[in-house]
Amino acid sequence: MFDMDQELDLLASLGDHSLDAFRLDAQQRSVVDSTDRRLRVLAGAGTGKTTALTARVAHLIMAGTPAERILLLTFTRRAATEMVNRTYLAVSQSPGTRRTGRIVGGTFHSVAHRVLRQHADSLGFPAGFSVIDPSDAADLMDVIRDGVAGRSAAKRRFPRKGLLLDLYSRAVDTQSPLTEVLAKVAPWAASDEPLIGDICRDYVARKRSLGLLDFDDLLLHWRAALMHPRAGEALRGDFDHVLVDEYQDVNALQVDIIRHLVGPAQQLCVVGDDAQSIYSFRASTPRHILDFESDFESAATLALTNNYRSTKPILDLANAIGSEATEGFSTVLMPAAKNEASQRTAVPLLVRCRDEDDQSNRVCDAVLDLREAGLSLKDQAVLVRAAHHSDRLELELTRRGIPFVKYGGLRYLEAAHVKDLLAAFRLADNPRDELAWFRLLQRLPGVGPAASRRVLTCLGVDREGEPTEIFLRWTLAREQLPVDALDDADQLVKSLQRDNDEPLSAHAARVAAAVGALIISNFDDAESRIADLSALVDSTAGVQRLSEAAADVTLEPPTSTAGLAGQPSIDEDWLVISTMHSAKGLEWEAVHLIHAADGFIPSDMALTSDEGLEEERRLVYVALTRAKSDLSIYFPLRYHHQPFSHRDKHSWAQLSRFFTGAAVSRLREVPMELADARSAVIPRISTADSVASGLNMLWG
DNA sequence: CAGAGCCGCCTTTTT
DNA sequence: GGCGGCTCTG
Repeated sequence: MFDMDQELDLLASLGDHSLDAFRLDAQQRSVVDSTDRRLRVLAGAGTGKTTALTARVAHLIMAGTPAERILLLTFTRRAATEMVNRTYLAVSQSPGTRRTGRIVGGTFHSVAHRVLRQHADSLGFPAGFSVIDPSDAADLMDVIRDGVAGRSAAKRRFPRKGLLLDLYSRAVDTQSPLTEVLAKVAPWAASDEPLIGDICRDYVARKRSLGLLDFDDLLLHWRAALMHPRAGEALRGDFDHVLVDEYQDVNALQVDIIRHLVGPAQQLCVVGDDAQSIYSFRASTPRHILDFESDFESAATLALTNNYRSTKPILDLANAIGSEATEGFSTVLMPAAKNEASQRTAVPLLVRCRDEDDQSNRVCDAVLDLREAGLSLKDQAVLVRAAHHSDRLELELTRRGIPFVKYGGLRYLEAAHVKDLLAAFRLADNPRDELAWFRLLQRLPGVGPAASRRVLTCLGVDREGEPTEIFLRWTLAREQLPVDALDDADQLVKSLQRDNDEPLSAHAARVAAAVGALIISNFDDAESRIADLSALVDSTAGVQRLSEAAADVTLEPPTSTAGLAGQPSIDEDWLVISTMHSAKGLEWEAVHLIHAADGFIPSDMALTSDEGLEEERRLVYVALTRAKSDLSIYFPLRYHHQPFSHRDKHSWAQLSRFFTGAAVSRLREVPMELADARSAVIPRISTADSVASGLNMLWG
């Protein structure tokens, strides 16, 4: 979620931004003006979808709709913030518009979370419920798997926790029976369906008795509230307008929520592009945007077709790759007449590289060359299929002192110390949270899974009665711990209980101090980790409960991590490295797409099905259409099997299958540089032995 | 001999 | 960071 008032003050001083400032074309204007009660906008890449949606919201407010009666559902917090800011910019510049409340905006999950917190009492929730992330959910699955399938699972191939969670989640998100999901995702396990069904049932029951909600639960409970005759009426009554961005990435459950969110009194407007549907692993499918008119009665459709972003050669390449898709890609991207960028006609490059190191060098060279030519680092991005694909490049960027910021990858929430503090925040509000206990107890010296389990049994986390009684049982439970662990353990448990009249921020700091003590004894690099903890403590400003702060971070972790070349400060310039997924909705003057080798793009993990391959194609399409004027595709010819060692085992790569003859003919090939002054080709060798033997002479 | 802890292996995308 | 397999320890 975000705070609009702050932004408003910040932005109010900037230039003329009435609706005219959006400079809408005729198609965009009709999106703004449409009074259709169910409206679908099909908007190709770079056609000003965000502009049109933002202008529509601004228009609604200027026409008298109170801002707080508008719900804007987006795919990321970043997108929501950007649109809300732009809306307010326009509205605040419009004379005579009464300042009203705040637009309600965010992701499906964060809005659901907000609704559930607000109405926890009425909906029968414990007020301090825990929101668990998929890795916690998988751990819970693992416990249940042991309980239900136990010995029989050990003897044969039985789905592991990750797959079990995937099966469960997919059934929920697609609203289809387990049998179907199983047949599609893991046919080899079909005969175990009864057992897997039991595990799913147990999983649901266990979450309930422990006061845990997973990501799917947030949506399920929001929908259940909406489907209730009276509660639903009340919740719908909060809004006059519902707008949904990136509609190609919704799943069946989300469509269902929207269906129950809009009654006769609400207007609905969805925007998206089926050619950019790239989240099928989260159970989305382009079918929902394609079927909008049959899902919603008397729906109308508008299209945005003028591309304002990219030059013609870039669009030609994207169109060439899209045209070979087995379905979809019905619209061909055309540069808009008034597109200034289209005056430039630099042809996209295909840069053949010897190997990964050569690729890193060439990207750095190109980035710096473009910078000399007038593009700042911020005008450029390096896109990768998987977050770790930029590892080698990051080293070279650091070596050359080029600052960068990385988008995508889940590293922040995977960091042990972050998880530890979030677990403690959850526990402070919800002592039933067995997963949080289990995690924190094992940070204690000499304590592993077995001792933790004994403590949990004594605590009786799922016993009937008041949750706070669990803390009363601590004096008994602590007996299960080794003596060395008792001090830290007592300290932790004491910190979890909030003192009378203690301000929330003080409590948060106390919890962080107790967790910090555990971090210091568990990690060498405790210093930087402790710094993260105080940042998390700061994030409790403005919430009512620690579990709420933990949930906010879990649902909306920081989108970027600063690079090794130093924390770029706000006025500095930096290069963006992003996964192709996280690049959706963004644009840069120059885009460098690296690792365009088959197996990387498309990812060989995606090749188990035809749909998987087609989604990879859409992903490439998304990546290419991010570029405004300069686009380079890098293809390393040779991959070393152990890139961080000196060994020379390698294999030869093939150019990504998406770059077929037709596509390559749209590219200017940059030949491999066999040798030059900067990077002469020498065989990969180990100099360690000769150095060592040379030095040995010195020791006599 | 149960259980903690360590070493070496691998790692798609994210609400 | 997680996992399987191994070793060390009480």
